[in-house]
Amino acid sequence: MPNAASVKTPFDRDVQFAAKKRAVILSAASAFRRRGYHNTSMADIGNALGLTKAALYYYVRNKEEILYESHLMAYDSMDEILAADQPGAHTALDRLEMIFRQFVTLLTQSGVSLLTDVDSLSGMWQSEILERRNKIEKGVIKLVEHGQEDGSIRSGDARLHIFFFMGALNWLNAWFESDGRLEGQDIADHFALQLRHGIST
Amino acid sequence: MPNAASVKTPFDRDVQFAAKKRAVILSAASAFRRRGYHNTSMADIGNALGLTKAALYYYVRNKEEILYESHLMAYDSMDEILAADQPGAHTALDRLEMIFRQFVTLLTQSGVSLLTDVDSLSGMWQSEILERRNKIEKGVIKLVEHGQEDGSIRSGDARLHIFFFMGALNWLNAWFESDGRLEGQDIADHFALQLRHGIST
DNA sequence: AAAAAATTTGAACACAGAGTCAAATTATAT
DNA sequence: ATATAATTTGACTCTGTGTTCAAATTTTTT
Repeated sequence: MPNAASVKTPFDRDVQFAAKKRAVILSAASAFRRRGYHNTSMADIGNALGLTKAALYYYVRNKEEILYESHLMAYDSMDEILAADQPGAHTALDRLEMIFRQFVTLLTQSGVSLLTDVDSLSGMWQSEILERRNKIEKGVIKLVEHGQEDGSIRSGDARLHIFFFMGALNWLNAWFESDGRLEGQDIADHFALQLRHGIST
Repeated sequence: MPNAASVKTPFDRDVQFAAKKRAVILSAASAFRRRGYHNTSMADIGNALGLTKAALYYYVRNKEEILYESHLMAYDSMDEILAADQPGAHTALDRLEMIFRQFVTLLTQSGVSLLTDVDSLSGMWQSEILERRNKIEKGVIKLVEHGQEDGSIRSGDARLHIFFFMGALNWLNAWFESDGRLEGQDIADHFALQLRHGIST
């Protein structure tokens, strides 16, 4: 049995550290989304949190790690959404709609950002991120193919079906919140409608 | 009447200069599209044309001007496409489909690239580019509204209708030509189908 | 062939911004 | 209170890359 003394504080510490690190990543990701990775300096990222750029290096190895973790955060969330999907009573189209609704909600309501600047990652990091993105695309494509089998989704190149909606998803970053008139929910609704009309039989 | 002597050579010169400058912009734009603005150095741009980075400054004031002109080139082409559209026998939906077909062709066949890195432009240049983009969006949105009046396009927020397809257009940059299996024409067809199904009545 | 104009270059400069680190500050434990 | 550990900082270095420019090279003109 673990003795209480060794658990109480050090564990707290780690949690606090992780929470602060997460705050750094999220704040930075938001700046990256708005201004771009290279137009955001470490000083900018620090200032947004009331810190010096030097302080950031207590939480993070380098700037690239921040970009890497930003990507990870988004793909982790998307993985969760995909993992929650179950082949139950619904058609594949219904499931797909639900998934994309959640994607839109994720990107408009939570602070999570879907970034495009993957070329600024080097070597192993870039390939890992590309793999993650690929994995998600593959999952969604598979669902489209199921839909074409169960008759809920019209035929056609499944990749093209999906790339189209992925585009819309990424494009969210460029204009959402620059147009205050629209709420995340409205966009999710529109997205769902477009999906249904666009690829249902 | 213009005397022949003052016209023959100097004019030729200007044309050649303009052609070379255009080649610089186009080549750079292609690199920007693939690797991103900040991941492309002046040396890269020069080398792609068999030049030194210093030589570029004979054609261009600075790197930012290249980005600026890259944007302009795309928006000029899109303006032309929009200007060629005439309210004739076709429904607004038909005309919209035609326009987006041409947009896709422009971005996949000609060397023209639609770039996203507008935050790297400063001051007047950035606002001019944003205006140009806005103007194009406005034109397309107007056409959507016509379509809603002539009954060819279903009701709903016209801006949302369009932003959706603009997203797909921009997303082309991210994956087209990384997937050699698809031709520009296939994509245009798919795009058109998606548009019809997505927003027609 | 010589002169003039156009084009390209190598070498240097300028500077923003990433990264480092010993020391200062703040929080926690004894 | 004191000691220890955690966090933050100021000041510094270092590197990549955009930019400049006088000189070299190439092209065009006479």
